Amino acid sequence: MSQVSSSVSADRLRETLEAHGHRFTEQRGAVYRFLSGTDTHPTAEDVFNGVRELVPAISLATVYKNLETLVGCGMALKLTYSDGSARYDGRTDPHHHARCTHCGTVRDVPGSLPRDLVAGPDACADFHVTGYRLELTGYCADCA
Amino acid sequence: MSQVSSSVSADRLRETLEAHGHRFTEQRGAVYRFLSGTDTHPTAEDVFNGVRELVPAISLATVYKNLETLVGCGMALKLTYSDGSARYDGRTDPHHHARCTHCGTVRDVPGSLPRDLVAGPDACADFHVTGYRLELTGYCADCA
DNA sequence: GTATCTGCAAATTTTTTGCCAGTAG
DNA sequence: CTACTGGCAAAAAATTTGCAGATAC
Repeated sequence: MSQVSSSVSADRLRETLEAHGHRFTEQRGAVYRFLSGTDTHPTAEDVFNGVRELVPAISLATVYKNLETLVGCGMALKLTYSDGSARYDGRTDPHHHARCTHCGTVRDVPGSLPRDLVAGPDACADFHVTGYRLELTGYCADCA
Repeated sequence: MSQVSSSVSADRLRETLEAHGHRFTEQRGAVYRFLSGTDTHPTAEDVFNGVRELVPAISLATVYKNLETLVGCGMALKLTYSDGSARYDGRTDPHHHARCTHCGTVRDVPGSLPRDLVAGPDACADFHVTGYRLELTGYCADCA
């Protein structure tokens, strides 16, 4: 079952890559697999360290290149937090992020905003909204 | 000088700085004045270039140090976008950001989310929400 | 066969730090 | 005075790039 679902993901990845003129490679598959298997919003370096367990010979530059490729295909999101380093998110279903201002952890929160609210006519007359990112700040259960 | 309105800000800045154990300096005042007088969400380098017109001898390192000081006092926000560089925002009233995925510019969008939506009971039972940040993505008028 | 990709190392970019002189309080 | 700051230059961290060989298709 984990093979079934991961081969499904791999197929979808391959299709999407090819639709964008890219090729499927072992390194790309591993980066994607690592990303979609975590909800910890890793930095590029985190991804590098995680993927090295799957593909020991991969290089950091390749990880950067592949993360950029995945983002370009819509298979991953690039987030950035105030600690100065970019973070990546392999989830593509609608969800928000809740960041604890005390301990700094970020967890996923399911849900999506009503469409009319995001694309509201009042504020954005000359801006064509295609997506959004909502980050809640506050205190997590441990720090409350 | 033209400081009736800006001296009000400067006084508030001084108070806040002192409440946090910092001192008021010409450079700090200039960084704050520049930040609160723009809505372009400048990078540290942008702030540096802008502030140099007020204080030609200021150094980039000082700008970085002072931006960090202001953020620590709650007088500015540090935002980060997908282009990899941190940006700063001197506005503290509720507003959202609309980022054009093509040209990268970020503009302010007035408005705030309904309270019950942000603090919605369904998703965040164990998370105490104190604030949020909403970033719309899409195409600006020029890039549509 | 050929265009794309990888890995390496070097280059860039962005941000931080150490140090000494200067200044606010 | 005394601690906090500013400016400089060097360091550290993060990310990108050039290139030659390897690989997908």
